[in-house]
Amino acid sequence: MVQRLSTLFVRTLRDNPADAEVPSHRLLVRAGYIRRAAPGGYTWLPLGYRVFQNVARVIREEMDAIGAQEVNFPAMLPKEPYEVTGRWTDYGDNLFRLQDRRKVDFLLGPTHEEMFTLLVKDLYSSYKDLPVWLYQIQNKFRDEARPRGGLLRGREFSMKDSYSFDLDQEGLQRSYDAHRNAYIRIFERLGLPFAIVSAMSGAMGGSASEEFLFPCDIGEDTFVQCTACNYSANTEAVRVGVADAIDASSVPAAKVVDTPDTPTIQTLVDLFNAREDLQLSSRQWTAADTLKNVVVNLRHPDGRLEALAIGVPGDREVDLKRLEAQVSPAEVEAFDETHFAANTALVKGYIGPGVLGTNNASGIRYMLDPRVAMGSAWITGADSRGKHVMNLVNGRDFTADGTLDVAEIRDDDTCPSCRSALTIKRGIEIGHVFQLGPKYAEALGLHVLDKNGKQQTVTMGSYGIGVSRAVAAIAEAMHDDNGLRWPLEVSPFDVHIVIAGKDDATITAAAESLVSELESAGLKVLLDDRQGISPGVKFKDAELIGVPNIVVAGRGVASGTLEVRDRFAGTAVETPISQVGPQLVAQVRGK
RNA sequence: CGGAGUGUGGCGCAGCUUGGUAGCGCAUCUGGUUUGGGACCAGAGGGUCGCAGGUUCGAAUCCUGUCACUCCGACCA
Repeated sequence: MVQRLSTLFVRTLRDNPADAEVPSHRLLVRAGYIRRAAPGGYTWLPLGYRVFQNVARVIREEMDAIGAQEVNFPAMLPKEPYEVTGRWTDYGDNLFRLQDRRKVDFLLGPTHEEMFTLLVKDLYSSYKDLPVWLYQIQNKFRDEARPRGGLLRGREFSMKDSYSFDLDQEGLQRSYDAHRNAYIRIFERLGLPFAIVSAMSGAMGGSASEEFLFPCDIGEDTFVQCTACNYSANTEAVRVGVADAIDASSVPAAKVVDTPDTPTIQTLVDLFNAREDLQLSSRQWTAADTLKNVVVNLRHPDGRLEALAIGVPGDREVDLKRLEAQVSPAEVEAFDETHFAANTALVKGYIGPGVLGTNNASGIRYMLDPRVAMGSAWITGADSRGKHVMNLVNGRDFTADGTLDVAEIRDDDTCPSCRSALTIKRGIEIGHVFQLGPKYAEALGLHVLDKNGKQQTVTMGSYGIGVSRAVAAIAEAMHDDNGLRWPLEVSPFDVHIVIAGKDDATITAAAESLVSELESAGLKVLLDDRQGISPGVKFKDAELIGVPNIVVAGRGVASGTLEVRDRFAGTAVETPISQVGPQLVAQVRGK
């Protein structure tokens, strides 16, 4: 097919829109792919919608290839199934809710586990029917506190969500692997670099879960990769190994030290380094020699409030995201002045293991960072104003209630798998695969009869790809200073032909002739046939729009050539007119 | 939800301090010249200045409230 730029519904912008910060957002608006229609909601213009459809097509082809079947649910859903699973309340403010004229509650689907579960329950009741894999490509609604980055985080966005239904864990593992492999093929075809990282299952419930992240500085997810082995995980999911026990037989007895005016770890360390009787002979004291005890409140789902103390090396902070992921479904709240006042064993600023622990004065559960080895000696609070204690040995002088791995992860931390160094990166989540297990099937009563005629609860997986987000991610990954650049697989057109130079019948004829040739070969062609537009404008627009193959029909026509440009390679080659068509057809078909 | 900033034709901005009825660039339309890297000349259309209230003879401008957007943080399969 051919689309003429003179009639294409588009207007490219010379200036960046003021409200767009990230490159993909700026370029998609400037090049006329999308327009903002509502906070967190975007309209697809013809160019953008073609890319969107191409991404969706790739996803469909790969989902169909593994035997998944496409269905489509309404976006407006009844409240009841979500009440049964608890997500009507668990989703909180992020759920768009509405009522009909009779004041009956509905919601706009944020994800469809409940509906798919009920659909399978509706139709199937035998183990012979399993496994079954269903998917849809549909708009999802989430009332995000802060939509951002255009298509990257919207409140209405397109997602491919699929769900697997199996009789047992082995089946679920096969379904999970099939989806995981399909996702690898999908992102490879889309040309998106990705990392597969271990993840927390979070509000979705279930056990195993991995995220597909497109590594990118503007990404909102932080993950670690091992520099040596293939370990890779979301920072929330990183598990540090418990440190090996240390021989503490040479550590002197614990000693309480007067440490006035040491409100911070740094001032405490400075004091130890300044006092001759406390100095170390071989090195300086550092924050890593101190044990910092952080107290927080946990709000349990039943409303109960529980104080929790966490001991971490003084050179590390407690990472709230990691903490919340570990204590979920409980939520973390501040332990403020009133709570300190209520527990007289706690001396703010000087809290130490002496009072922490369920069997000690404060009665507060005390968890240690796994880096705090058995037998290691620490400087820490002495539970008395202006006093710290040194040479306090874990296991000899104090005992914690257990370990809790919630300290911040840093560059060069040790890989839990091979003990090499980790690096920290940021990424955009473009896919997520979950083993949900029986959670939803149990809640909604999805059972099938097994070989023995006994009822079995079905076990489920759920698998998502953000379709609109993938469009933005590709733009983010591929663009250059001049504009967008689309891989052929998703490009709105295969070839962008520019008629340049003076209006000239032979130039126009050469361009039109190439259009016919490419069109009859089945290629999708964009022809810049606009009159009275200077060549510079057309070149800029072509680069902005980002079709990978650009052909310029201009001054070379007189000598029998067209200029063939490669948007990715940045090359421009004068090519004999008769060769241009066959060359492009071969290139596009060989994609 | 906390902090900061911004709302003026389709897009980017000026005007606001010191109140007098809206301007520039891009885009659009007409005519002409131009045509290989965001052309030029002449002319034209398009905005009751986010919204509501107030002060004033008079408000884009001052006051109050409110809404929206952007950024940072919190939150978020």
